[in-house]
Amino acid sequence: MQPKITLKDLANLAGVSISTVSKALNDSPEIGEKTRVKIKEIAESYNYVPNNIARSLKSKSTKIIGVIIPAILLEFFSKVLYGIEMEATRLGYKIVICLSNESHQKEVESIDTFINGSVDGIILSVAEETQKNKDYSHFYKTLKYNVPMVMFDRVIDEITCDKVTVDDFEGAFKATNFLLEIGCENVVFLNIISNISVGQLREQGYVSAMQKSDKEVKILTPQHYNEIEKELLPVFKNEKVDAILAADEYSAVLAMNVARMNGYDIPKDISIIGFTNGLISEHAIPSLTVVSQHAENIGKQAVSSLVNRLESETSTETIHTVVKTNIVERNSTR
Amino acid sequence: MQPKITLKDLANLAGVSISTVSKALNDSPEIGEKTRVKIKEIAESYNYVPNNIARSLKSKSTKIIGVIIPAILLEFFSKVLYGIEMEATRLGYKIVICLSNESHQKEVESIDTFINGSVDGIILSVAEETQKNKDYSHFYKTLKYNVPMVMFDRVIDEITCDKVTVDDFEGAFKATNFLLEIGCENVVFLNIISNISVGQLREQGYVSAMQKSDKEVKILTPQHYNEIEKELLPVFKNEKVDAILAADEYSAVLAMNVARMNGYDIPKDISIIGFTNGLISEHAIPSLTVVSQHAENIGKQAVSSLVNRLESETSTETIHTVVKTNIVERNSTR
DNA sequence: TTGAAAGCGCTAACAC
DNA sequence: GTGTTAGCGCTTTCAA
Repeated sequence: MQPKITLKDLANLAGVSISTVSKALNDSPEIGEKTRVKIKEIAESYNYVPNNIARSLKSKSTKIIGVIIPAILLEFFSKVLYGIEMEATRLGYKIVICLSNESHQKEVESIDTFINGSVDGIILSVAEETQKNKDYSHFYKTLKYNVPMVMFDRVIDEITCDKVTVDDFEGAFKATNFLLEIGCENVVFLNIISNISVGQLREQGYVSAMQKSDKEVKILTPQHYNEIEKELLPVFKNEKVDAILAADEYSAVLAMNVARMNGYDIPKDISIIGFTNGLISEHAIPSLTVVSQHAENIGKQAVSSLVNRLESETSTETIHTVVKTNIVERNSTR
Repeated sequence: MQPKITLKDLANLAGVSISTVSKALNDSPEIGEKTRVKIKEIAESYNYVPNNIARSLKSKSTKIIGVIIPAILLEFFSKVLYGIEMEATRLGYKIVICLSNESHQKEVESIDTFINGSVDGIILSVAEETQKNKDYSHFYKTLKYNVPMVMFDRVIDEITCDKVTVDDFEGAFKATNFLLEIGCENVVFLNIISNISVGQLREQGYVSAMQKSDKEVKILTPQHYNEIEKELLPVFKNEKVDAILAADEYSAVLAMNVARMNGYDIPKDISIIGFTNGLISEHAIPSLTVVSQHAENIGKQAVSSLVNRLESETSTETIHTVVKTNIVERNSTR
């Protein structure tokens, strides 16, 4: 692999000094018209490209944002990523992505590879394992190193940094009210993600709405998708239930299936709402009414918070941006 | 943002020279036991992290792979990305991602930001617009700059670089044969992606299988999803058709809907196969039989080809890896 | 065993 | 208008 051409090479070729070349290429007014043109021609003909690494070393800024997401196969995260990439590009930044795959260890390693100068700042959503074991030392390290960090969706209260979340509490609250208002009496909350912050907030929103209307709370917390049927069966058999609010979209679709297999007609006998407005919801039959979190917006907000901090001189208070949800009404609710 | 601690700072603190610190931290045998321990302690207590940019400048290698994908919201690409990230991590590389969003311009810009030393090599799938306008100058530039590049899925024959593709021809050939073998007589090929290489290869595979069995070829090439119904209607009304092979999964699901609305029972009256084994296929009703491309494998292969080239001294012939497809049988075929 | 010095490619203050 | 020089943080050869 032949070495790339450098400023020095160009200087030799043009018979001038390195700094003259540098200035000429950067359109410095110090340099004379003909010299500049000549140098630019030479650079062009030799396919000169400035070395970005050297520039970063000099400028102490990389114009790169490090992103750590727990799982790219979850559509929600790829949508957020889309928003992040769009906004980063708009603001002149590139993104580097690491996947934690919900593992604490991988999250720690990703942080380590980011805080050595390779990125100007970090955007991340906390891995499930980290939310369970509550070992936040890598985040404290990031703060200590003064690397700006923005957490989105799955955030940690005790870490002081900018945050972008969905109003999960309010989303669940609104969805529960929606169900009550269309006449449902017995709303069950199916929480497949009771382990993570997001799931807990949704649960609280549900509980709050139910209690406000003096309804009885009924929560199921299966630990895995394959436990959903087992948990739901006794409810369908022995209790009256006319609505299910599920903490994600996939469990909502599974709940629809179980309901149907037990003779329920959707939405006549039972109404179902899920969280996350993804492909599955759209293409399920019947199509699923969901609480949309506006994943792209979350990504954009996160970038915008981070870049704000990067480019403002003074270090201001941390900001917690809350993105509002809304209900996308489809055919799984009356 | 307080400046990070450097080797120089540590040298001052320890009262030794910079190079001693460097060697001590890198466990050089040149350095004495006690000095090394002392220096490491100081480094530890001051939270020293070596600056990766400076290292890259010195070593001329970043251990970063640049990835350009046309669209992250297409599940296929996020699966490939998953494979890329896994394999890259395993081999000690990070990935930087740019999205071309199918735009030629953005693809060119992404290439530009990569070939300035920020990455060791590039993995990409060509944007639709580039495949249409056939302007490949940015790829030639990459070759000229000796930046190793691997193209996957959507590749360009005339560019000499490593490639990883799915055997699209064979996939369509096998799927068509599958339909013929279960007794279908009139198989229609619905090609929503006739603009891109992948779509053309699938079409050829279909044609080849049909001709081999002396069946009449019937191809539809809608330019957008919203034209599918219009294109299919006359076929359903006026011709006999008992099978549809669609070039992606979404058009297959739409075709199922149109078929059903026209009184066809699936799979009794008509069998349908799509390409891409994604969420939609799995959750469609009936679930969709598909040709799976093993997206993750494609990603892994691409990384492995690239790293091979990066780490081997000699520059060998370019390699075109072909990942085999297989048919995932579900309920949309008899 | 430790240190001095050069250099990776670039920028910019300062001199000429 | 052009060149000299120092320096970003690190590694590494060579000298002490």
